[in-house]
Amino acid sequence: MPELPEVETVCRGLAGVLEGRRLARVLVRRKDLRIPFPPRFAESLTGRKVEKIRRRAKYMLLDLDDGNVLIVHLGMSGRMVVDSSGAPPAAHDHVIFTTDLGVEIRFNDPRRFGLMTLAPREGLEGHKLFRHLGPDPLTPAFTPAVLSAALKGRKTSIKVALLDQRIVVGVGNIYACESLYRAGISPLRKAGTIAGARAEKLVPAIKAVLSAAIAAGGSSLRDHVQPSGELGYFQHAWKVYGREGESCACLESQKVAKAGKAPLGRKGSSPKAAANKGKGVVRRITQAGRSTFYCAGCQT
DNA sequence: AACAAGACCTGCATGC
DNA sequence: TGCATGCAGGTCTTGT
Repeated sequence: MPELPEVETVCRGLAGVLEGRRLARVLVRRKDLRIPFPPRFAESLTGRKVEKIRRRAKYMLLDLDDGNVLIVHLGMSGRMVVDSSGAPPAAHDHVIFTTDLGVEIRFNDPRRFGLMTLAPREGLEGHKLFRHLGPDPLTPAFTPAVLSAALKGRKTSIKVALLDQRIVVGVGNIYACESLYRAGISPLRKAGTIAGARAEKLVPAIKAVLSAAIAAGGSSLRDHVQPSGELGYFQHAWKVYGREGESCACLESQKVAKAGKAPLGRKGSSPKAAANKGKGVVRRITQAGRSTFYCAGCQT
């Protein structure tokens, strides 16, 4: 489920039920998530008050009243489900928190790529999970100059580079595709060529796509992303992701432009037209083992 | 150093 | 119906 907008949405949803609350009970039902739990994890958390919920990259950070931070990553399939009904645990409910008001927050993660651990708030930026991370795209620290400096000399594709959390955090497979589409940049382009005008387009495109997704409550695929159970609806705003074979908006505008000029009728298709065949249709390719969706007509 | 490929794990849709 | 295959929102490790 989670790229930056989904994690942000989950943080905001959980703030209402967790901030200022004490954890009355913590139950670990399955210990083998991506990394081992620290020793006495449940005991350390029990009785602690959650002061604040923050996000760093795709991690959720719960500041506790003992100076520690509960770090949560949702992996590919993780969810935080709020339940006040006392229903029995579902399959893949690996950790269940119960607040002092009796509300349950269940960490559910079928694939178990997620993780949960504890670390001191002091010096958190130097933690193994965080020290290599690049700038958060929604902060002023993420500028075209910063991005092009990070990409300088890199021969990998811009799509693959955007997924590299050392370059910029929070952008996953969906929003990398959507950002490149919005910026009119081909996912195949070498990362090192993103500078100047291209960086000036890409950085605002990333910020705009992520902000719009947050405003929509994230994208819901198979799961609902909000702890309230509400669905995010940004998936309806995707322009290329998951749209292989569909025509891009640029196709219509091309036709309109052509109709306006309408040169003397020329039969058959010119070599140029043949080369352009299918260019206004969304393609799917594989890069670094992941699907990339783009329009070869308007992304160069 | 930078990069590609493989690994981790489960569920679901598809096609035979 | 059953079975095999491929695919899915992310990172981490290994080997070149």
